[in-house]
Amino acid sequence: MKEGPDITRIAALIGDPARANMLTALLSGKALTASELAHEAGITAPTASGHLAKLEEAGLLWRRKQGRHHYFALAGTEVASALEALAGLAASKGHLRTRTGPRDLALREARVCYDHFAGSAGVRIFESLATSGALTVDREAIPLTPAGEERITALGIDLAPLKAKRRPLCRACLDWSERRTHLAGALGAAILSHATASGWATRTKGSRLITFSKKGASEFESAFPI
Amino acid sequence: MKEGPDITRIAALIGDPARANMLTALLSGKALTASELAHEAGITAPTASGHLAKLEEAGLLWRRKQGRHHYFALAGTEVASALEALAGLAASKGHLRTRTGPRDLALREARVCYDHFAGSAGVRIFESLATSGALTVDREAIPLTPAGEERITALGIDLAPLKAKRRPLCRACLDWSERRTHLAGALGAAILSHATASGWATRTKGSRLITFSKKGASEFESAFPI
DNA sequence: CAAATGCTTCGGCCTGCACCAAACCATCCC
DNA sequence: GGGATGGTTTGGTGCAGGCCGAAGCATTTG
Repeated sequence: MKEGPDITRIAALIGDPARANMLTALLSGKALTASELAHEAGITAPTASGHLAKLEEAGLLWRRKQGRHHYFALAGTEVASALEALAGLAASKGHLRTRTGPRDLALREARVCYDHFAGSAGVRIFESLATSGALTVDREAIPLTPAGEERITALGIDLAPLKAKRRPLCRACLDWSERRTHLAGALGAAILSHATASGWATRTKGSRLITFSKKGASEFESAFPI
Repeated sequence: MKEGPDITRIAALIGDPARANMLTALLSGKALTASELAHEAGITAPTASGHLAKLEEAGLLWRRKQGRHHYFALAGTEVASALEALAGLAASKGHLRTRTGPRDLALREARVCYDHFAGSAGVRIFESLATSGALTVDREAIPLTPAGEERITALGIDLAPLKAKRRPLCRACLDWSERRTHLAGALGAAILSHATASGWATRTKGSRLITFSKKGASEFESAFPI
């Protein structure tokens, strides 16, 4: 009757509206405090506290006490990708009442999916690399070609430390607002940090939103032409 | 508050023990009848009927009426991989009381993960191909090398139609009983059907179990040496 | 020290939902 | 046709779990 891993436990945990809202908020990759999460989920602090304790105990969340604040974040990329998988499924089986993406138009354009670019900016990066032959697109398996390596290096991103990581260099991630593929994996994360480090764009504190500066936008566009 | 796809709905659906058991049973890829699923979940027929209706309405299940039987199957590979993602997460965050794999020893050895080999047989295939250089293992991205193509063709599997599919040829799938990688994707499925077609092994009706014949086992082992 | 802030624990209310038994359709077989 | 088998619908019961207010700790600030 109950063979295998306890998929029920985890799914039930995610299956509560309040908890799902918190987890979705944490998909931004930022660590949020308990009260921020309570506000995000539209519940009172005591209720939130209970939920967070359960999520932590199940190993989905990671908690750091700092002064009188408790910061929470997703426990790992594994958790994030399981959530994205569910979101993708929900979007594809999408019910009538399901909104197709973020209500905020700015969020549709450039935002963060865990730790890499999503939204139309994320899709643009992927398309640009794919059409120019920098990636061999084979659905899920998308190794970087030599030409691609050269191009990334030219942007000023050092590939060596990325390759050394256990994390896959390139991973395809399906976006639910655009319903198209964008670039995840170590390289996706590196491009995002490159964009913020070089002043192309800034991340809005406490949100998944990314805003491009005027100059940054044009540099971004020339770096990833379509 | 509720932006994005309705992840809650789907997760809550999976988060019920009875429904989770049914879905897990269907991960075998076989279509099962309503009463078989009721038995599998340990509930009465009326209760099962209600659950199945919900799952179908949410687009997770696919129903085919045939005579007086109603056959159910997972609605697509998307659903299957979301389930496997959850199972993987559950296994890694594995709780004390979670059994690490199927109670049935035979099931640990050779069984089906949606439509390809899993268990130790599945792991063996993957290891054999990987160590001989037939696959370039790069975590998730695992393209087949020319040497690998040759070797698969020698087994009597025609690669051309597989490459034509939209489905990725090779995909790495993490197994929860072995906690190791095995081969999914179109090639994984092709190897499984090759094994049954050539009489190496037979699938037990209504189960995820695969039994090798004596002769089949030795042929399998020589085809995939370690 | 007292006051304020952030979070957790406790106790009690209440809704939602899984569950079954009995009755009701549909299909096949004799 | 009647009887058997497989599924679904309906009605009613009961429990799990989400929710909040009030009270209790911990930490920082004045």
